[in-house]
Amino acid sequence: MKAKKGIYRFAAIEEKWQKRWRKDNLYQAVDFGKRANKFYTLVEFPYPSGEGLHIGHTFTMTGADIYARKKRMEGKNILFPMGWDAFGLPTENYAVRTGTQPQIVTKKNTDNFRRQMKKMAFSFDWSREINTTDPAYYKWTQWIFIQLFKRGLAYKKAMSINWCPSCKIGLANEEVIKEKIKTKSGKAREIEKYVDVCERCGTPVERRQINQWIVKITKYADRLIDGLEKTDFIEKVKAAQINWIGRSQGAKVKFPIASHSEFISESILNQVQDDGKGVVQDDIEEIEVFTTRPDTLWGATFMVIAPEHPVVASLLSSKFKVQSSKLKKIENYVGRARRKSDLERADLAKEKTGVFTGLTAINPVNKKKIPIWVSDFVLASYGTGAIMAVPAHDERDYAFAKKYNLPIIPVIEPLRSWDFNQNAYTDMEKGKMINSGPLNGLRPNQAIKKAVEILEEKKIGKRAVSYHLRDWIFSRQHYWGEPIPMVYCEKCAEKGITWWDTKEGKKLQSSKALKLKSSKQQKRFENLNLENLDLIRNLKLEIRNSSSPAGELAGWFPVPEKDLPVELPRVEKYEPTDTGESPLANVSGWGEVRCPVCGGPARRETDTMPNWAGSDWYYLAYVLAHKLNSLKSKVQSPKSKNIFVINKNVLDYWLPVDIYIGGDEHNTLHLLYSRFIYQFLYDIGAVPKDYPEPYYKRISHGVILGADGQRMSKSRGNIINPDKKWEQWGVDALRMYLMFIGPFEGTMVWNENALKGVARFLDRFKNIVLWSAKFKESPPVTDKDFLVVLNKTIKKVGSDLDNFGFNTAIASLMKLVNYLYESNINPNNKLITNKKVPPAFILSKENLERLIKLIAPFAPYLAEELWCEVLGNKFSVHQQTWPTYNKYLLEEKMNTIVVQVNGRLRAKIDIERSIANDKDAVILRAKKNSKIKRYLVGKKIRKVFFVSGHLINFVVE
RNA sequence: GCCGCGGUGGCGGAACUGGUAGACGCGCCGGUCUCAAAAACCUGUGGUGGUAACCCCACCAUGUGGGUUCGAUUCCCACCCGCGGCACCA
Repeated sequence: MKAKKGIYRFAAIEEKWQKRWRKDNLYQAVDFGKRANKFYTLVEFPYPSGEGLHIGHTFTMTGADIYARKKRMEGKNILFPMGWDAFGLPTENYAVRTGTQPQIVTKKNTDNFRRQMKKMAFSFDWSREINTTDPAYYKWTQWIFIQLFKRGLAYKKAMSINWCPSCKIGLANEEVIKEKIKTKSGKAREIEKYVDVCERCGTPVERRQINQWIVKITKYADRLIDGLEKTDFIEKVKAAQINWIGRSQGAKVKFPIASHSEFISESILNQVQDDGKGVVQDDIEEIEVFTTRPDTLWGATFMVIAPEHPVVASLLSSKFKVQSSKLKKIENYVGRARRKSDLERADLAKEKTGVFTGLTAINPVNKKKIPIWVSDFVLASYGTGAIMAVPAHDERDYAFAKKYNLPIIPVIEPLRSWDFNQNAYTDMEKGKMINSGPLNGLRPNQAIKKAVEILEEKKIGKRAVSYHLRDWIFSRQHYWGEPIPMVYCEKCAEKGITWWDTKEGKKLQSSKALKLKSSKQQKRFENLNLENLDLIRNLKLEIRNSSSPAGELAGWFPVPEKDLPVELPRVEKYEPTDTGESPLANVSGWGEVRCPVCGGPARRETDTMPNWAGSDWYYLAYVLAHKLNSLKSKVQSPKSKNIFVINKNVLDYWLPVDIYIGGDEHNTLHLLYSRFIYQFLYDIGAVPKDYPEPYYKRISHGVILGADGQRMSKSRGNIINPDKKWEQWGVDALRMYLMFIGPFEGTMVWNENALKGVARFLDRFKNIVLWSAKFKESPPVTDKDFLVVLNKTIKKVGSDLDNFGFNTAIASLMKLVNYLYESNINPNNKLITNKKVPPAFILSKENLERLIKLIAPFAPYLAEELWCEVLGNKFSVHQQTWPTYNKYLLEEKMNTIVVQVNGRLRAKIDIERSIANDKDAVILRAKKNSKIKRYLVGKKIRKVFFVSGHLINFVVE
């Protein structure tokens, strides 16, 4: 593609300066120095896809780059790094399709991305480039996982996951998309319905039970909320995180399981076991519920438990005496629920379904017997997996009660007349408690307090908090990810040997403790490899009953830290198997290892980590980047400390990240995960103690839509390729256009016409410098207003850049150029160009330099060319200091005072600055104004408002 | 339903803690240069109305309807629309 006409020859200068910048390593951050001077500017690192840099990347990074460049010119020690979040499905899919190793594809893609970023003149410190797929990098990703495990924050559990029957692969939640489908109901009416489908092939997903590693992020739920107070994140990001975590205050209440009562309607009565007792067996004697409204306890007329609730399992294993026909029904219902996708279960439009269990419970506050139902509208994963239903005051409970003819008892008296046969009354703040024994007459807010007091006093419940946030499913059955560094030993598992870092576990660290307390324990350790005694001490082993909560972890041990990283083996085939195992399970030899505890044969974990794992700590990796690589070759002794502790002083210097620029799509997942991991590292002393959060400030960047106003995508064909754009317009014009198109946080539509505008501007800017430079021997000529305009512009551009107001900063630069340009037009409207005639203005070298410095962050190539080649200055403009303004020069000689009459603008008058702040003088002058006279004549002035130096408003009758 | 953000000319967008609404750019109208076109450059450009016309003047305009205020795009109340996120969370 040919360059557009009328634009300076950018291609040549771009090439020239790029080479020079690379050679001089212009943008390296310096570890250490004055701490107040450091400034860590972080922009989210990309996934290096085969398509190359997306225009959205160039947009975000240009903003970040301009910001970093300006701060750097202000003398800050800027850390502005870049790297690659390179594990991921597209690369793996490409590998599956073509048989090319993902490592090779990644290399190719990152090379391309790097080339494009350098072309865009992003001032990254390339010496700190990192790549999450580099073994030297993921060694520490694995190390972090091991620390999580050692502190009891990782466990293994059978989880229901999404399974694509076509791709034969387990899908992460992010890999499942919602799709609207239309189905026909009985009356041939079309209903829209959402189903979960596989992101890649569109096949509806199924549910499968798979053993997964889970990370207990929920343990940090409170801190993830409360920690936000210390940060300077923009409001919407904080809100998104708080929302996602979803903390609710309430109470947990225990409902004993009993039998039927007078309370239950006729139809239900018939279904209930009639002996009325003896239904309770074994350990399950009560069902605990979580409620945010303990004040409505007296209105609980039935209970509903989730299909996954343990009581259901007990029922089905005939622990309770329930008719077998009923059991069958329950079994059917539960089976159906299990096969439903999350989305189907969550479909609000659908009618609620459920079955009666045949069991009753006792409402502990009023001793009434209430039936227990099973329904899939109750989620096993939230609260306790069981609810008390208060149909009078909850719409879901109400719908359920109506459908199954269950009693509805109001406990809050509505303020207006209300028909409980029609609707639930959910206006919970208003009204008075009724039918609620000791709570009667209270307002609901007081009643909540009182109810909790009663619960705690009678020991039937207590205050409790519940979260929407779920624990983090950490296993992926994919090839292209970090191997989870765990080993499973069947023999040890049989003996119930578990790694367990509890207080008891620590006792075992001493060799005395290893002499073991009982013969039972002695027996368990009998076959242990004594050579591993040290290791055992290190591992903090403990023997546990395999049916204890740690039972699922019996036999699972982390790979010894000295053996990290567990490298991803090179394989021929990347396809997953039908069994839902990772392709690593098929690599012969790789999975077979020695048990680090008993020395016997053991198996590696073959699942890999989710994408988020590598990006959890990448901002730390940049700080450590130089160390990361040097450790690669060294064999570490098992006693050596970890990289974080060794390099504490560098981390101390750079952390926290001063500003983190990223997309809203990461507000809940990446941002939350990485904050969690940071807080965890903080707890184990791996990162500095003075600030418990990784990022000080977070701002969101905007999105650029295609020219059609739609999200850019291959299928829509509206993708903008940055390579093509800079070939046409030049990098500087592209950069300025991207920043000029709209506010940095906004949603913008690609509009090629506007590119013309900034290209024109750059050309004019160049002309201004050329004209004056041509007459550098002559004394400078400017008018008296020029310095005012220049100083104003310096101030405006500076403050705009600090606030990411790139579009307005550019507007003010344009204004300045227009001002100079217009002054160079002679009376015949002829432009004085580089003829022999001097321009109206000849700017001094000093002022030309200030102009060029102002534009340097935006247009680094042109600025360098003008600085070095036109002005003949020393390389490089990007190492100059940011221009300052003289505040005394900002004020013009004359002030324009706005004169209003009754708040309406009637005139503007120019007044000397010396008296513009003098109310009486201004009034006098305004009254003299002929226009104003017209409005004041014959009127009585009641009041005069005066904004000093700016505005005057006469209020007349 | 809940949370967040937004609604300003033909278009993208400006407007500091309430104080000249429409900066800057695109587009468009007219002009300069040219054989012509492109490029470049200059002028004008929210709407309606008044005057033969210019200067000018008046009125109406920031999603809708109210309110507070000398004065509201900005603050308050109610609503409408759009975008993004979450969503049977007890």
